[in-house]
Amino acid sequence: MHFYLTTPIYYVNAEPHLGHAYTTILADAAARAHRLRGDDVIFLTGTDEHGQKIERSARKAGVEPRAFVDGVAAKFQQLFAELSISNDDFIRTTEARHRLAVETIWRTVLARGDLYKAKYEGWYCTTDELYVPETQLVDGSLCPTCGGKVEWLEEENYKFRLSKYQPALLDWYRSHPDYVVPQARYNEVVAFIERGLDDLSVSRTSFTWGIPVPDEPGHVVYVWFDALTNYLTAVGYGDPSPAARARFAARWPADVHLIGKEIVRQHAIYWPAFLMSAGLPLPRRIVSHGWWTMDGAKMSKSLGNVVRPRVYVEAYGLDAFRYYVLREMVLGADAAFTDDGLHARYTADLANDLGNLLSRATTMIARYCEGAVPAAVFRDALDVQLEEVAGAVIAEATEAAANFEFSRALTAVWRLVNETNRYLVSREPWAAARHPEARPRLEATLYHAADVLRVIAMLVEPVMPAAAASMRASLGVPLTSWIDLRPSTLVPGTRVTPAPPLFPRKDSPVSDQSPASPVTPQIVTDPARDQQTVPAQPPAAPPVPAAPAPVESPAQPARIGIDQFMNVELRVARVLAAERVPKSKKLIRMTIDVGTETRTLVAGIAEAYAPEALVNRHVVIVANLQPATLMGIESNGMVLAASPEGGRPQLITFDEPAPPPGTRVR
RNA sequence: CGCGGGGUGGAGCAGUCCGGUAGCUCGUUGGGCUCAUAACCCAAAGGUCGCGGGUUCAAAUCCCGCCCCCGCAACCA
Repeated sequence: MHFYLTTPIYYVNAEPHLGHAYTTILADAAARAHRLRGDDVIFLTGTDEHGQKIERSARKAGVEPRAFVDGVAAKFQQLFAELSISNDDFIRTTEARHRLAVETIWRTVLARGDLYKAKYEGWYCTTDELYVPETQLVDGSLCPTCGGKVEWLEEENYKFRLSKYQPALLDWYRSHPDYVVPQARYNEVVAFIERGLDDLSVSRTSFTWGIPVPDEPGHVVYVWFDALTNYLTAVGYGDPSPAARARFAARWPADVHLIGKEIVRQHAIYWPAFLMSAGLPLPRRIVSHGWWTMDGAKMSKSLGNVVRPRVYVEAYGLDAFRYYVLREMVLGADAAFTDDGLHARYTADLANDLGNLLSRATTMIARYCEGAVPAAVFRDALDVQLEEVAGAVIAEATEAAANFEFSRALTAVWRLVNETNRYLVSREPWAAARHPEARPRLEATLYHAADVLRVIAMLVEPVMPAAAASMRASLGVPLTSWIDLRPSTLVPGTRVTPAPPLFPRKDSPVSDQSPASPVTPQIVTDPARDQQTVPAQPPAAPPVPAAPAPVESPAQPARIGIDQFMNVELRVARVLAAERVPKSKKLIRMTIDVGTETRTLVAGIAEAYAPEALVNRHVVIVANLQPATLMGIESNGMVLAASPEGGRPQLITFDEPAPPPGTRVR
């Protein structure tokens, strides 16, 4: 069976982090599982490289967009190599083959009458590359999604008749209740369609870093229309050669688009509509996973809590990292990534349960059976039970793995690990070894222990390929398919070698924030650094050793002249009234007396001061600051406070009696 | 009424769609074993499944209402 699986293509404006790593590892494990089931798998991942944001980042970094995206794409490829990702193709939207595909689908959709030109004006968020309806603006000028400033843009672009496909999409969803998993996401999609769909703007004239609209100078294809098409490109769409046409016919539609829950709408609504318009079959299923949280916060680079996979891979090994993320996150739900959690899973599941089981079993076979798997002649209820558990676990784990439910799959496998440890204790082969008459029992016990370990090695193969290989090496068995994976098929006489600890115990948890791995967030998020990286590698490149992040010395702070300082007008002010700004976490609105006048000002000190405690206090303010609007309130000035990193601000205070309001501070 | 997630033994979670003896991991206590990475195995203690109402023979699960926590968003001028 064909199985065509995709990850999202990753936007190259950011350093790859845990989120990218997770999605790709999940897809990789599923791809490996399907290969073991005998499927003919195409596993696609890649990078999304167009758009105004990238154009701007490149400019900011002082390089051409092309060089910029080459650098970041290479980082993704390097990370995936380090994570043993077995993708069959790595697509970049800046490749010629993709341009061809986008042009082809564009022309097809145009011929279908689903594209029309319209003058468009409105507030545009360059961060999200979206027009924001006026009603959704925050404070009149900020994007509700990212908080960035929006700009007023007028342009004539092409729009796609998304509204036309509303009925067809609804029909599709009603007849495909399992189309989007988990269910909650499916419900969201249907609700969104029912609310009504607006036509979608699909070209831009405000920038040039994109695929040109065919026969329409000045227009480039809008980022989602461009990006989503990658799933077609990779299987030959747009390539007129007979071979490519045949390939496309055989490979499309995709079996699964694996995505994160933040891009469900694009994949579950826009994309099917584009495909319907182009007369192409829809992908078979959309699987959406949840988010990793760190201390309860969604991981994001702006919060500085991005987990760098590399730190953990180096500390625990790649297999343990893959095991942890796949075991910990229930498909579709959010999960917390914690140092303690990873360490606990490593110690309990990998070192104690599995690794130790392999050690004890192989050691006994070496010691009591001269390193050859004995035959199982003796047989009682315990053997039957172990076989039954093994059979049930094989069924559940292989099915769950094929459905991306690795948490469930691994839970099942560990049922078998635990069952085997129990089996050994019940059978006490070490005691049997002291009694020649118990020999048949001992042999049967060690046979089954080795046999079940073989099964376990096969079942963890998609998740932990290296550990599985090392288990097989120790047990002397080859890699086989899942199709005929059955208990008690190990051949007696197979040579077994005592295994060194598969997962050596570690003393204490490793942290991404630990001193051993200095973190300089500015550097990580600085796009300028992204272009000074290794050249792009071909997709199938062998793993590259991790390169330590270069550490830049902090720039010497420039000194300023006294004149410059005097430009800042610091004055004493007395607080007349203070109150919390409703719905805000940090803001206090206060009325202050600055000597010559009273004014309103907003200060971000609510976490440290109660409004009542501020009244009549004397504070230092910057008096000549431009007004700013915060949560809809105009603030005239800024209260000075010491602001420790991560701590609570502390106001500057005066000796009693405090100087009168209006006094200049310098 | 901004959007979203959640409240299940000490901790972290599954189970909730498709009602039917409340489960897993870790931790705690006691015991067993000595093959094994001081690992493994057994047993015990520990839960009003956030609260209130409703439906039902039966509710963690379905319906209604409420409370609380967290994230996103807004914010440190």
